Amino acid sequence: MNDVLRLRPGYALRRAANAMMSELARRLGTIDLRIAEASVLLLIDRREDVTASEIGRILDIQRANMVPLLGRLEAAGLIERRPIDGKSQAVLLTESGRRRRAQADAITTQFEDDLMARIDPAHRDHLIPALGALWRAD
Amino acid sequence: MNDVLRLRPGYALRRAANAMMSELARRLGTIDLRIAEASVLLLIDRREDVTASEIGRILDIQRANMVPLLGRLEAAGLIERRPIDGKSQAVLLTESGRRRRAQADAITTQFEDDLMARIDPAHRDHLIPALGALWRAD
DNA sequence: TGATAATGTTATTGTCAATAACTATCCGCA
DNA sequence: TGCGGATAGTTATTGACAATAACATTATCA
Repeated sequence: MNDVLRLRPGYALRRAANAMMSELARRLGTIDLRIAEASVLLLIDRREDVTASEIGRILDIQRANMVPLLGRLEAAGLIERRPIDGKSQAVLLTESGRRRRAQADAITTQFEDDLMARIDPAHRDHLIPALGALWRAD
Repeated sequence: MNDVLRLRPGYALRRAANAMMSELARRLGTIDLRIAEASVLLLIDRREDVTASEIGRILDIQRANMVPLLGRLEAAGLIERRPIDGKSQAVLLTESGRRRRAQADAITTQFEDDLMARIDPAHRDHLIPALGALWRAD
């Protein structure tokens, strides 16, 4: 590979994220979940009365993009919506959603163990702090 | 932010890459380049007779997706194509392409300096090796 | 020479993300 | 209490990057 790009942190970050996403998408595909869907399921476990907007704020997903996402989860019978007031609605897991969430949890946990195992122990513990600084700095 | 996701390396990687890409896209937008376009320009500098397929292999861009990408660069007058034989074509920078490449180089270099500056020095030097292990392990 | 591989292309699809515009509802405060 | 501004949910559209399948043409090499 060309040195012009190999050593650039931005490029390395992009490539690593792409490789990670495509492998994670493959694994989550076995339980019929997209990555964004799985992150919603993982988030709303044991939280009662989380609204769609709130999920979006936490995961940085635009309100507008939550609509089809939650629509798919609801169509798959994984979540239910219950009106809180005239304006907001709670999103909660169905029984089937809880089972699926457990599967997604197992898959992602295993996946991330596999990820970390590929990194030299000398570098391993620095990854999350370094990424955190990039992510939360704006 | 919720601990369920904050500490997951896959999620942190995805979020960091998203934040990075959106800021980089903004900066490259000032010289009318997309990220993928800039990486092509950065790659083909001073390489004569690189074919489209070869660029795609190095950058992991499908042959099919190189077509519109190079088409845009050519329409913008940044590259030229010259037939090597009946089947392959060399991609080379025009004079205007060389100037644009220099701008892109300056922007990305500055950008990545800014990125690295945000990371605690204790973690900084571990980022590229760690990302490299994730990217090149498949 | 003749099968096989490689190149460039068209067309289509998928995933995630961003923006604008709209309706309806809630909430704080004068 | 009523009003204005903020908030929730929605529709529709767009953009960037990536993946797949199919095809015609040309090169390669056994």
